[in-house]
Amino acid sequence: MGITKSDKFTEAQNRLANIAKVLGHPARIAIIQHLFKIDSCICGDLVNEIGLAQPTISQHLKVLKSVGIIQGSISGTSVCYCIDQDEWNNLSEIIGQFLSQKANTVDDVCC
Amino acid sequence: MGITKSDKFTEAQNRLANIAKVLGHPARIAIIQHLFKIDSCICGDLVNEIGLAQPTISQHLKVLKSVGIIQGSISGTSVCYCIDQDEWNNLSEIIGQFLSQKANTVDDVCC
DNA sequence: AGGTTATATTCCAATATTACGATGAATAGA
DNA sequence: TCTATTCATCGTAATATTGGAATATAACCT
Repeated sequence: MGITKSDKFTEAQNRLANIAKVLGHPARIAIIQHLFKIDSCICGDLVNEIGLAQPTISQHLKVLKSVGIIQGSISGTSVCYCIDQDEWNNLSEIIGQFLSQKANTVDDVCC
Repeated sequence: MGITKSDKFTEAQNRLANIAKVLGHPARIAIIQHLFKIDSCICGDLVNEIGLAQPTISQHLKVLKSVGIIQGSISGTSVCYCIDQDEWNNLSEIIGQFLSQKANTVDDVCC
């Protein structure tokens, strides 16, 4: 595996795929849901909440940060994570537009 | 890597992540977009349309079929693929609901 | 400074994914 | 039947992802 031939696709296609890829892990879904649930931001409670080791959570947080979904702010020894609502709306728009596609099927030709 | 600890997450979380994962490759995004664009179904024109080898496309189609996004029907020596609009609406609903989450932030506590 | 706590990084094993050549199965047409 | 066409599957190389142990880093407190 491995090499995705990104150069064969458009910027938009790569971007969309990348966002989807980041969402493509249950731990990251769980982290996002938890951050939404707790209005206050969270730190390493996530490690307790989700049943994975601290380095693993840290890595998932990094991935989420890489597409801008979450933000972290340091407060003392702990880091407070939360959803970046603006960025979330942004991504939501991109994905939503993709999802709202409809077949302009006059008649189904075969399926 | 490798083992995703699916048992640590809910059914819904795993399902959502799985859908996202399937969408997490530009080739599959491109395939979906092309199938939407051409109202009539498509066969191995996809191989020409997208610049990847036939086995590779075939593999991506299989992944897309695995979550029910597309259907294929045989006509002669060629196979006709198209979006399963019902299933698409279904997935769209699931993802859309996830995306529409809002922070119930009264005040931002830290970020 | 020394100790504690919280988080990030590094490293590695296990596994998954991507891409494609080679091969196989099915069908249409000569 | 023979051949060409179309697609799926197998096998394999290259690469990516996950998970966690070990370790580093940073901030706080005494």
